[in-house]
Amino acid sequence: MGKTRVSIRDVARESGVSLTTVSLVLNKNDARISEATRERVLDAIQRLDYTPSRLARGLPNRQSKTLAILVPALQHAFADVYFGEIISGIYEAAAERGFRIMLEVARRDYVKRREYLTVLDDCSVDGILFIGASEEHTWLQDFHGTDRPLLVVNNHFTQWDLHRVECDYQQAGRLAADYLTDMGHTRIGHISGPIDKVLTTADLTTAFIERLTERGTRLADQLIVDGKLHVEFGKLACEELLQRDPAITAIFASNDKMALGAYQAIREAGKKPGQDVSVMGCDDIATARLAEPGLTTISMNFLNVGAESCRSLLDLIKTQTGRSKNNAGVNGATNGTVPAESLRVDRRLPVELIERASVQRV
Amino acid sequence: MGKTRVSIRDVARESGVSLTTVSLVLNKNDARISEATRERVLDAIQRLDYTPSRLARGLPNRQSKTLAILVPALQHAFADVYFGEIISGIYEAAAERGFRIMLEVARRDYVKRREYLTVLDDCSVDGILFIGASEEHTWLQDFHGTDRPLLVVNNHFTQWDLHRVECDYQQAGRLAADYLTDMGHTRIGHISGPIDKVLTTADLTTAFIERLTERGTRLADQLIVDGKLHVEFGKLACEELLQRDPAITAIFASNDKMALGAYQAIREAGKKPGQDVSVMGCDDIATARLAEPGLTTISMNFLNVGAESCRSLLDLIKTQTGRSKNNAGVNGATNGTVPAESLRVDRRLPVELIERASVQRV
DNA sequence: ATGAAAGCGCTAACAG
DNA sequence: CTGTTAGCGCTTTCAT
Repeated sequence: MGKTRVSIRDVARESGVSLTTVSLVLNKNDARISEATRERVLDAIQRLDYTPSRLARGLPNRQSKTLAILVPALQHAFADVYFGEIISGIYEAAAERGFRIMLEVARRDYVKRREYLTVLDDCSVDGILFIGASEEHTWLQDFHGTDRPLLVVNNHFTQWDLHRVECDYQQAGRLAADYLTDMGHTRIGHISGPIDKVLTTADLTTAFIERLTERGTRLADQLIVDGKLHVEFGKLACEELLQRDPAITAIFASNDKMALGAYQAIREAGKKPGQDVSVMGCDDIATARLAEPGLTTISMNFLNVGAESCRSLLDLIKTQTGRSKNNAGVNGATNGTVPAESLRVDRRLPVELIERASVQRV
Repeated sequence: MGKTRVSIRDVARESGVSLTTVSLVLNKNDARISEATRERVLDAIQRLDYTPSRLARGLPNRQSKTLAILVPALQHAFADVYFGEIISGIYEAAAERGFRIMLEVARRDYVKRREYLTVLDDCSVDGILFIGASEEHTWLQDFHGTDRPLLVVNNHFTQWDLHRVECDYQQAGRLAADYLTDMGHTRIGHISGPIDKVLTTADLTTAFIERLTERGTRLADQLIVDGKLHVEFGKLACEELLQRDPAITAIFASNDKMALGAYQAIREAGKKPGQDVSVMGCDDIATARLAEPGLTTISMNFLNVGAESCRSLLDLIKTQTGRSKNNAGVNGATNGTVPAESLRVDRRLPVELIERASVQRV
């Protein structure tokens, strides 16, 4: 038992150089290190099987090389395909840059204690990615106008502008309207999300209706029902729709889960989804392809959304730490506000129509 | 910009005591701190809005107060209900004890680089919880016989004995056999999991068959089909079963997903699940309750499995760090093996029959 | 009951 | 190109 773990000091001794040198090659700031020394150090590292401590490494510049993924305290949050896919994307992009991922759930007392600030302050993480945000999360105002590195993934707000990366839901709405119109549908029902709470969903619905109007189809208010983004409620919503207008030929659901719920409702009404009633979804989750008939939908590429969100946040963090370094000595006093150079991340990612078998030409 | 973040030093000054004292009250080692001082310190902390750095805190004793959840690189791993539920349970138990959770995916090169050791060595995490293990993960032998804190959640191995916590799959098998028998079924089909790869699933199947035999029902080999734990394959397996013996009155699937797949197959065969053919599942995932008819199943309480796994690992870590401290000065040389006191965690958690509407009395 | 001092393992000025 | 040195913020003996 050689106790005391091998440290940078041992490597220095083993390779006959100083701590600094080892540290330098470790950090790839090797602009100045001679190739020979570099190799010698690398060799020693190998021989000693040395692993630099993340803790010690982070301490001097106060960064943990870790990001937090924050999700609301929904039941089974982690069991959700949507979250799952985004998380996978985040994980990948983070790993690419040597960052680790930490999980945090915004439970009631997590929010009350403002733990989302603590994790930042205690150097547990260098930034936060918030998935599943909605208008209800008013505590997010703690990030409004600050330079705290939080980025909202696939959502945005009316009141505060926070860093964000999201799918282009407006384009998605247009794509759906165009496609349905092109396929000859004019009698259409729409299963929306909770448009007052989730703004992306509002974008989708609005754009869908507008484009439909432009193309000469008016969507009656009563033919828009909230399906709460869930299968079960999607089914309910579809039943409602079918009852209000038994003659609709197509239904556009704001996500695939609700579209699949619609399948069920249509079947139970004794009709065939994708034949008697066309169905179009949005998201392109894995089951959309496996469903019978294959669900025509709009791919949001959530994996990519996660990855791009992560990259943006990482960039943000990098520029911020860079900036604060320069400022440190410069500003003496009255600089309490956010620096002018602080830019907001605000990206919209392209979406894509995926044509399968659930929409018939009429 | 008050730059330099408030540190323990500031708190000490503000409250007129020494660093040591502040540290002591922080760590609740306050056996010796007078109530008066304690309050004064706590007050200062409040006033200064002080948050101790996790990095600095961990450095001296090399612990991060963080656990890793490791999952295999399945597609959509994080989008899986099973994982999701366990993760939620882990999160809760970890939070209870002030631990954070880190996510790690065992991709090909993660394994090749033995990153699972690195995260431990570089003090990123104090322990690892591995979910979704199977016999194929041969690299787990790196943990066999060591005192590295890794615990296998809801799985075990033939070759290595690692710390583990799992549901009592044998009891589950017996419960299912008893129930089906009690309901009068003797012509039974079984959709198993990949029994050669996932041992828990083997336990389940074996116990099911044995108990069935004890109760006088022999399950023909040809009436056992592997459904790979997936909906789609479960459906396929059920079709197979229905073809091999159209007269079976009940089917027991090793998980709910496959049971739900069986529902589909039964329907497509023009029969009614839960009526013409009884179906029983295992796991009690959320959709089991929502299905039509409600699926009779065995609750494994995965949330609890996650939580208990986490607690066991945490205990393990605690006793280990405690022990290593004592040993540090004691053993001089020849002690290369695991200390005799090192106990294996090996727990089996109870399961429960959930009776709903999918099994008819015959 | 409290304080002084010595690290933990690394980074980053600043020298040379 | 490389070494010296001074921390980063906290824990932990060992004194008092």
